[in-house]
Amino acid sequence: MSSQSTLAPRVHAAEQSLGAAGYRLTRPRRELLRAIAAMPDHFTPDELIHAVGPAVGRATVFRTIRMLTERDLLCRVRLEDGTLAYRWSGAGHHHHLVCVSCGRVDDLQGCDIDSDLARLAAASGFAVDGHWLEVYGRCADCRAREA
Amino acid sequence: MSSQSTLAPRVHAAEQSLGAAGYRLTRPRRELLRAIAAMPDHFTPDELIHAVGPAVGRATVFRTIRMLTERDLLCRVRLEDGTLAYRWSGAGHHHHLVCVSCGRVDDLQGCDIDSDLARLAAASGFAVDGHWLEVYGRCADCRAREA
DNA sequence: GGATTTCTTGACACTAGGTATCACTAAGCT
DNA sequence: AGCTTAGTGATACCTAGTGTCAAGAAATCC
Repeated sequence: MSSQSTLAPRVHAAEQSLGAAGYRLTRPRRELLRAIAAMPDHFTPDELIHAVGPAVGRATVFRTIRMLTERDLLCRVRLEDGTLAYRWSGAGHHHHLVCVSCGRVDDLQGCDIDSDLARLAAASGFAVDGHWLEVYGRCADCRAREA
Repeated sequence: MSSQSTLAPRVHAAEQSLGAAGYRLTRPRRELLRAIAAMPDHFTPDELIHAVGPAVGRATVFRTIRMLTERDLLCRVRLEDGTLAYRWSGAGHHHHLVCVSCGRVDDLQGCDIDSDLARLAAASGFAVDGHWLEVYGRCADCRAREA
């Protein structure tokens, strides 16, 4: 009777993925996946806690976020003020464009700075393992609105 | 009688800078600058609190770190585990190379990704304001030691 | 279908990192 | 030396997140 998979193909896919990996599909996990799917784009743990309400304990929300992040179903976004938010993760390594005006987040497509970084780091004798990059700016809508 | 400016030209410069900007040179601020200068390279607020001991209150340590960061005398380093550390800041915008093995931090010289970012972001309609980049890897010493 | 096993949960206490309040202190000016 | 105001420290508080553990519920086995 509920909205099944009408609004949430990602929820279904995530449940499949977790089930296949040996995780139990518990009521709190299902509710959290639904709540995440209903979030605007990215969310903080606190927002998710309020979204699911008292039906799911606080610790479980954090545990589930961590688990989903480790399984690459979610990715972290570091907002400009330093707080951590989460959003559905498409693929592997990628970066984010964060609009400082409306908060919207887009994936940054086509970034390939690894080779540049490796070259620059070599000047200091470093071998690069990884990097963390977030880009802040203003999205097309906000620029149009403010112009 | 104390070690005056023998070990700490940066301390002296920082005191000048603060004084010129209208900040009072209080005992806690002097002690904190000395303690920071005696830190290995980068430090967490907690390490600094312990370094100065009970002579300076916890709130004052955080306030002073924030003030020095706003004045660009310190810069933030986001370590791989997400914790924030601080170190003397040389110039304006720059990035860090963090050794994941020994924790050492170097400034990344010559990074100029702004134009690349601006071009990539434009594909999503974003105008880039700024970015945050930290690079993780292993320094020459650690690689030599582990080889 | 029912018992079993093991994963998961929720409540709670706790930690780390940082901020707000506010009476009191002391820097710097004159 | 006295005044004014910035700065301090104690304390309480806050956010974000983790560790513990008894109780509950998936999935499996029979």
